[in-house]
Amino acid sequence: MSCVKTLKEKGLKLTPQRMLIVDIIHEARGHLTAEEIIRHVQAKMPGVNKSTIYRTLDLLENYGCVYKSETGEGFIYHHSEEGHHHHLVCSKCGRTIKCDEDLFTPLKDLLEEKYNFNADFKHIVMSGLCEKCRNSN
Amino acid sequence: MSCVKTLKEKGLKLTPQRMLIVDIIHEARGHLTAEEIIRHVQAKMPGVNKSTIYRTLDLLENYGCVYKSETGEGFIYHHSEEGHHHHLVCSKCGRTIKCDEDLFTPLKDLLEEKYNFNADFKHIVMSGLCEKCRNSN
DNA sequence: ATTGTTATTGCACCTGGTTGCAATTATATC
DNA sequence: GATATAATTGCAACCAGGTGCAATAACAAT
Repeated sequence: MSCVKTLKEKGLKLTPQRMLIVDIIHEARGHLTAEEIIRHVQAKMPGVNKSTIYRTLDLLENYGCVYKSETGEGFIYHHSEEGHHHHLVCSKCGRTIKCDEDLFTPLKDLLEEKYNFNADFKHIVMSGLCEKCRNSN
Repeated sequence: MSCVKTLKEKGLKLTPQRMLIVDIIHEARGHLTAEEIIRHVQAKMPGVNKSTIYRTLDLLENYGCVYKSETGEGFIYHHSEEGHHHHLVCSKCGRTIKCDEDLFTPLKDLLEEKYNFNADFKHIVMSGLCEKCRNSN
């Protein structure tokens, strides 16, 4: 549970709300939507305000404990121990596919080379059609 | 002004609000944020409701008259006559760089091949650091 | 255990974007 | 030009996410 250690080292307070949020993200393998996190938190600790939750998530992201990605309709979060990877999200059925990070490096290099642009390729979410959905039309 | 023709063909009504919005997008070379469009519309026609504007933009997008992309903080729109291309947006200075569509085709092919995923590579907005900003830290 | 300091919480309110619905208006037909 | 009808508007309310601020609570020092 390195998150707690990180928070402590930075002189941040280990409040019950914060610990609970860290726990939830830690226990979930894979990613959680903001909505899911809010639901889980409030199930265990009814009074917690959503702004507390959003602030905690931002904080954890800033200290590298979680990764935050946007899907086009909201945000998803996953524990940094899951490692860097991207997601392919089917716009029809909503299915998500984990996708290897390396696939994006040639493009990253190309953008460097052609535009001198240092593209931020952490946690990309690509939408499109998955195998099943493209065959069923 | 093919937009108007398209709307007419589909049996849609050419209301003054709609015409104004079409005009504004047509006259702007390059892209406009939702905010800019709302400001321009309401400058020329004060009463127009934002929901009318958003609905018209969605409509125009559905009929292929404009492209809508999300930047991570809101949406941008551009006339389809500008053609397909992507944008590189500097997360520091906000500068946007037009970027050729072809750069993404190898990645698209790779996602097809490895994951059977038909990625939707219309109008991508990539964030990162532009040349100037990466040199000035 | 009490106190002081400072981070954190909850609250109330704001933002951009979206939606259901009743009132309005563009167009087709006469 | 008047009328019918279906699309469109404006409204009011809603949603996710974010923010300023006063009240609260975690931790450190005594």
